[in-house]
Parts: sequence; structure tokens; C-alpha cells
Amino acid sequence: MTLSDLAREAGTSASTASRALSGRGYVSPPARDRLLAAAERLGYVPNASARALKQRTSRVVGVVVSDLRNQFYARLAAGIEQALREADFQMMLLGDNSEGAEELAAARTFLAMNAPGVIMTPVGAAATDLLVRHGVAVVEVDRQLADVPCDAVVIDNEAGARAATTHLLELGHRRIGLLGVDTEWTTDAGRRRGFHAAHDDADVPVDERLLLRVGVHAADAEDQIGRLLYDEAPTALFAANNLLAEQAWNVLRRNGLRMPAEISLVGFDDVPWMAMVDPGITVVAQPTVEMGRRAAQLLLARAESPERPATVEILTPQLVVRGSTGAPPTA
Amino acid sequence: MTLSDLAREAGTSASTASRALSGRGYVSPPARDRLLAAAERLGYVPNASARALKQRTSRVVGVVVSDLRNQFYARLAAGIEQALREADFQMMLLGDNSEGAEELAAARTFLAMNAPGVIMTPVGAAATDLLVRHGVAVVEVDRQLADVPCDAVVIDNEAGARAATTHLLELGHRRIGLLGVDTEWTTDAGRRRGFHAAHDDADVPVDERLLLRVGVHAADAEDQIGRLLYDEAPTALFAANNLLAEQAWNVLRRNGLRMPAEISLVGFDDVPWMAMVDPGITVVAQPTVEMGRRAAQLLLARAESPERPATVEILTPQLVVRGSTGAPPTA
DNA sequence: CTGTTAGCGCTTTCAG
DNA sequence: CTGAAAGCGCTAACAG
Repeated sequence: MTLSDLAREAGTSASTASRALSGRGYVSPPARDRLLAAAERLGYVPNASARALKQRTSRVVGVVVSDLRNQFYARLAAGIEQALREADFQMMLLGDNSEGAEELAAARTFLAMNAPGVIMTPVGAAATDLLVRHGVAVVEVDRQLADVPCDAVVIDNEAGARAATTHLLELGHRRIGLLGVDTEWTTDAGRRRGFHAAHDDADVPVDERLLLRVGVHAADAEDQIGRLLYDEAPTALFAANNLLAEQAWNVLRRNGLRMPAEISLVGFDDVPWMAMVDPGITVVAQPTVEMGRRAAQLLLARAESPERPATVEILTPQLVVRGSTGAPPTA
Repeated sequence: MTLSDLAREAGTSASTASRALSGRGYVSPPARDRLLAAAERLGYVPNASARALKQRTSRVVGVVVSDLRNQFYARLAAGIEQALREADFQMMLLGDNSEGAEELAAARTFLAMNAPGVIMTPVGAAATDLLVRHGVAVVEVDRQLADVPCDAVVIDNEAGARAATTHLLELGHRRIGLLGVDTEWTTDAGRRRGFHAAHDDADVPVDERLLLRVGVHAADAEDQIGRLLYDEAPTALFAANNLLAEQAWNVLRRNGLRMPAEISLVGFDDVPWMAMVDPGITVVAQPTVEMGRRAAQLLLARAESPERPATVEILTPQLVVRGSTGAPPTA
């Protein structure tokens, strides 16, 4: 069932059939009707590979996220997929386990498929480089790591972290543990900056020993958090992402530490469990699904006009105060 | 940068280059080395569309799930993606919002791309029909709705529901509310069957008024659950999926009902929050990521040998008893 | 308005 | 072991 089959069936040539189905170019109404009817009747499905080969571009947008099991990435992907589908584009989703090598492999795959663009939560600059060099539009979401100018959708990490930290400082905390990721990602850097800025604002010195940087794949993250608790006796913890918040929460529970009486906890990136546990977790919330949607829109806009200047959308996160934060003990 | 460019660079013809890169057919070692080196040096990326067009099949497996925001589907997708990537296949992920029409559109898209196979959590039989009719292998995960024989990975819903219900019955509950989905899906049907079977085993009659079937997109699910609580005064609730469990939990909390003293709750499909809330939610756990992985493996196996008979893998779920279940009040 | 023609980049006989 | 040739299904000039 190819275009020529269809054309023969309707008594036209393949070119006319092509025009009728794509809506580009002139086709007489009767011919067009016969073609459309035949396509319907025969269940004609155009061959996407042939079309992509000819047009040198497909409608498949590449998406790379670290790990779908993390709700943050899953929601991002959900937003992207939704916006893409509305515009009749498809999402090819690849995971990268936060590994530069896998990200690069994904980029190569997208190049091979003539993807018109790629959306990713980058773990390195190499993949973006490769794609942009080959003329593929890239949108970075959540983090910005590219060496070259490119569209991005991020949130104001510094402002979010500053709000969270200020909240703790105002409650009277003076020893706040910062649980971060051991990377050079802009997310983490921004959150660290906000943490320090809030301390500066309040004229409270930061004890460097309270800064913990956990490896992305660290199997002993909870042990590390436990040691921080034991060694440095922070009265509050600021976990810079939802996974670290979950791990911190586990450690606190295991050690029987009551929140907020004995210790306070603030997270970054609101996920459902944080509102369900008792006490609820105070958190810097970000519009994750919306970020995905916007990234897709940015990409589509660029597909329309490739020469538009790179735009970086910076969304504002929101501090949601719940029961996990309160005054430090004996304060 | 096409194959011919590469061939010219290495002083061979395109055919030889093709053989060298694909590993099929004879190529003299020196020629092969020159070709491989040139490919490396020039960063040659083969054009997937051209290859798919020629071979009439691609390495892109279609995956359709209802909604990535639900952790169940996200984890399924994570398992599928992982297994696929290990075998050097890619995942094209489309959502369908549990709508037959969108599922069908997704199927057409996969047809257009020459997908070697499709994995889905089906919402109807039409999409599978279409695909199978066109010779595309289909694996159903979680639910079985196809009219035609096809591979599937499911869990033993009846056994799981029976275990959960028996657990409640043994605790002394006699009025158990069943929160199900208003569909003809095998998941729900199996869970209902298990619910009834457990009652039969225990010789306890089922009061039909305790059976609530909520529409998949119902905006007022929580109201409906609230009414069931008020009208029928069940002493326990069995929520047939993670979303219903979450909604039931919200209603119980909002109404200030303590678990398990005033009411017991059992869920189906373990998700992280269930172990984090207090009391933890007793639940029938299923190996979600593993189900995804197996579905992918089944698909790959069929790609190898298209004539193998359809196999249905039935995994066993596991009842995880936590604090949300106990004896009924005044019992 | 329509058909002819010429490829898009790759793989695969088939001769050599 | 290698190259020439044909063609996968579609689209885009271009000439009618």
C-alpha cells in the first residue's frame, strides 16, 4: 500500500496523490476527493521513513532524561510529550542514567533519525555540541550545560534556595546542612549559591562542614547523610532535590528524629509524598510538567524560525511551607 | 556526510562501505580498517530513515502508556526503555490518556515508522488489531484486550485481589468497599473476581452496594468515595489501583478517619508514598519495572522468531502488610 | 491543475 | 572480495 497504489486506485499520478494528502500544491476538488476517499477506504498509511529521507527531516523530537523512575523526569517527559503530540510531533525518549557517554549515544541516534530537535536534561556539553554542530536544535531543560548558545527552560534555582534557606534562618536555625549533588550542574550550583546568599543576607556564617555533596549514583547516600547528622549536628537540612529529600527523610525516620521538634527538613522539587507524610515536607516547588511543555514549545518555535535568538525561560519556583520546618530545638 | 562520501574517502565503493559498517558480507581487512577509521574520523552517522526505507523495518519500538505522571506507567516505561536500549533498539513513547482514539492514532504513527513492534497498556482492541493485521508484533502489558492472540505480560490480578481481600476478611471485616475502575479491562475484572472469590472462600456475602466503579477520568472520584463511606459505612476499603488508593487515602484523611482503628485500607500496586505515610498502606505489590523489561524481551524474542507461539507471562504479585489494615472497629 | 523525472541514502543482488 | 545497478516510498521542480 504505497502512494502509487493509492494513485492508481484513484486514477491519478503519485505526485497528485502526494499533493492531495499533504495539502501542498494544487489539486482539483474531484481528484482530491477521490484520493482522500481511497486513502480512507484502503487504510493508507504514509511511510514516514521515505518522507523523512526525502525531506531530510522527520517529525520525531528526541528527548533525553536521566531516569523515568524519578517523578521529576517522568513529569517533565509527560509535559513534553503532551505539547509535542498536540503539534503532531512524536517523542523519542531515551534514558541516559546521568552518564555523558549514554547521552552522547542518544544524540547520535537522534542525528541518525533526522530529528528536527532534541530536548534534554543535559549531563554534559558534548551531546549538545554534536547536535548543534549538525544543525539540530537543542533545548536544555532544568540544567544548562551547553558551550554554545541554545534555548533553555530552567527555574530560578538561586531564588528558590534562598527562599528556603531564609525560611530556616528566620526560624532561628544557625547550623543548616546542605545536601547537594556532586556535579557541576547549574541546578546544584544555583541552589548552593542561594544557600550562601541567604546566609550572607542574614549575616550568618556558613560552616563548610555542613555542606555535603553526594555522588549522583552513590549507593551510600543515606550513610553519608547519617554521618553528617552525627558529626555536625545540624538543626535543619536543606535537600537540593527530591531524591535527596527522600533519602534524608528515611534517615531521619530511621533515627527516630522528630520533625520539626528535633530537626527541620526542606526539600527542592515538590513530589506527592511530601504532602502526604506527617508532618508534610516544606519544599521549593517547581512547575515540572509546565517546564516540559514550554521546552517543547520553544523547540517548535525554533523549528518554525531557525534564526530566532536563543531564549532562556526562567520560571519562578515557590516555597511551600508545611510542617517539617519549625524553630530549632531549645531555641 | 553520506556513505558514498565515506567510501570515496576510503577509496572504495558505497557497497563495500555498507558491508564494512554493517558487518554483513565479505570485506578485506585493509579496506575494512580504512573504512572504520574514516567513519570515526569524519564522525559518520548512518541515516536511519534511508536504512529503514530500504530494509522495510526500523529499530524503533513503539510504546503506548496512558499517562507518564502515574508512577505505574512511568516505571513500566523505564523498564521497557532499559531493556530496549541494551539490545540497541529505541523507544518511541506516546501517551493515550486512556482514550481509544489516541491509542489508534499512536498505532498508525508506529505503522508509518515501520516499527518492528509495539508494546502497550491497551485501552481497546482496535489498535492491536490494526497493528497485527499489518504484521507488526504487539505485546500487551498489564492488561489484555486484544481479539487476536498476542504476547502479553500481566500479573495474576485475581490472586492478588484474593490475597488482599482474604487478609481483610481474616481480620474480621465483613463490609469491604471495592474501589474499581469503570472499564472492561482485565486488570479490573480480575481484581473484582479475586474480591468475590475471597468472599466466597470465607462464605461472606458481598453487598453489591459496596462496589464502586469510578470512571477513568472522573473528576469527582473523591466525592464518590466519600459518598460510599457515608452511605454504606464499610469498615475497610480495597482500592484496585494506586490512583484510587491515593484518592481514598485523601478522603480518609480529610474526614479524619484513623487507620486502622476506624477503617482499613488496602491498595493494589505499591508506590513509594505507601511506605512513607503513617500508617503505611498495606498493598498488593507488583514488579512494575520488571514487567516492562519482560515485555521488551518478549518483543525482541518475537523479532528474532516471528513464528513463535504467543506467550503470556503471568507474574505473581505479593501482599505487603503494613499498618493501614487491622481489625474492624468494635470487633 | 497534472504527470514526468529525478533523486533522498542506504542495502542487496549479481556480475566480475 | 568488490563495484555497478536497481530500488525502497516519497516529494519537489518543472514542463506541460
